[in-house]
Amino acid sequence: MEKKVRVRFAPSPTGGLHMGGVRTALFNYLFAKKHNGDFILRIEDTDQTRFVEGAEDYIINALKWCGIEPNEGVGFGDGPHKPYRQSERKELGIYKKYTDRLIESGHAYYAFDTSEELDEMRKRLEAAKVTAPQYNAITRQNMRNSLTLPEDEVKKLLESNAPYVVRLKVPRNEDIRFNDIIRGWVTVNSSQVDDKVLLKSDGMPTYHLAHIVDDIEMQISHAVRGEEWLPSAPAHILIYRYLGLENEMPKLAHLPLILNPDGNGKISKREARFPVFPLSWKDPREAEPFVGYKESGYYSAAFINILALLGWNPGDNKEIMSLEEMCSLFEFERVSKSGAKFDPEKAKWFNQQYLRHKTDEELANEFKPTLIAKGITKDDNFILNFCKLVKEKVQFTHEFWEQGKYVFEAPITYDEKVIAKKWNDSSKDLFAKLADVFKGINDWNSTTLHDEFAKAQTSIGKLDMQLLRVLVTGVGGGPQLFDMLALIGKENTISRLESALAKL
RNA sequence: GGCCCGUUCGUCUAGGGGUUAGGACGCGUCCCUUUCACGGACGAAACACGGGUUCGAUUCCCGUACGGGCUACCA
Repeated sequence: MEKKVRVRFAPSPTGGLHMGGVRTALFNYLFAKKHNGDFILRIEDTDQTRFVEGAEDYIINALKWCGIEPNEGVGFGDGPHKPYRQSERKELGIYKKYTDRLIESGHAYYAFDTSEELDEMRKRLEAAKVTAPQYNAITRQNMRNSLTLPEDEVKKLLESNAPYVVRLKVPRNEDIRFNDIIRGWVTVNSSQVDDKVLLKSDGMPTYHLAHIVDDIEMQISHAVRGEEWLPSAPAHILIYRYLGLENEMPKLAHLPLILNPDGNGKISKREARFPVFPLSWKDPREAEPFVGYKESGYYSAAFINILALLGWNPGDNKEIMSLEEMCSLFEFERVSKSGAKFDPEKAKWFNQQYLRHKTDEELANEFKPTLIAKGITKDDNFILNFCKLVKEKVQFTHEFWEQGKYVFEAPITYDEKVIAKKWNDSSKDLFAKLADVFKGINDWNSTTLHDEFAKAQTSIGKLDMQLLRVLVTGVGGGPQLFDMLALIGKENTISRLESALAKL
């Protein structure tokens, strides 16, 4: 019988969770939901030197905003495998137990080398033109460890509390094969794997050991993580094997990376000209915060949708999908192997799609706070009509203002290009006459305006519509003109027209 | 440098031994429109290269090139 699907997202609290991390969490979530499994949040805080205040809360809040909430783990309620913070698990002696097992079976050993000694070794190897300097089956013979030191000296060192690490004893030359769900069979020779540190001198486990112990104890069925972990996977296989747990180890799935749009490499928060964090992130060590997707006006559903299609697709041409749809459609077989360059333009388009699916009421409610903040009071119906008119021009709610502020405020400047092109000697006279026509309109609505304008064309002469638009709104583009004028109102329209004519 | 992974329009991707190589973003043209959009139609645009295997390869295999990842007592 197949194991129950249990997956985990296991970030380290070393900073804000960026979009690559969110996507990893998302794929875990989708896979879990697809198979009625569990999705767990585990905090991998084994590096005390890199701990960043606020990072853990950020991770939790980001997952909440995205709507991909773990059903077990830090910030989401304890489950049967608590605690879910590795620093706390360490206090319970969980990891020590496993390293002891490894040492007893001869698959791990104590190493007493100082960082200076390690540096020296690397320099020595580099000088000798060794292509990959590493602590391994060969070099360990010249280092200070329980394999080279006499037994009683090791004992003495241990008893005297001399600092030590525990390293994995990786065989010199042995092919390690594993089947990745996304990539298929991968083979690496153990000569390429170094004797990984399992237990650090501060007593903390490294990622390599800790995630294995926890995945086993938490009964994780699939380890889904970024491609950057692929090179260390062979070492992980070895650890499972030496623990006698190879048959119980989770299946591995290494996700392709999200790459920079231009240039190359992983997305870097500093160089990106688009948001890289779901929520704004203020690193306590830095002066400036990074603006998030949320604060940039993205809907979380759109954000998640964008991320899902970076490296995965449902196989038909469907692009706009709810989280629920994605859950039912998701499978690793349809995850691509190659990295995906992020396209900020398409991301905006996604948000626009979601915006268009909103009702006018919803949009009006989203836009209202902007008006309130500007001290503008308009009744709900007016705002609703405004949104109805302007929505086809915007990709984000905050663009309503930029795109349509002239509905609320009279223009100060007039589009110079349009004026230069279309304003001529007779314009002033023509539009003054049009203003008179407008004054005579009692039923001020779009249809009437359209009809009266058409009539005016024959009685007054050729009137340029775009010019009229510029005179009233200041800009050359915008929603349907007569709808706009109807919204702006008779008095405002006429007074704006007249003040424009006075200025030009 | 070494090791690992990858490579279909500019980008995200579908496809897969015989296809006019499909869709989406972006771009362009046209239609609608007395303005501006939306919308619609159309268009330009890709199988990295070289060898095999095969009747036939973009698809399978091998090289090369290119890209990415890793190369810590970081995850």
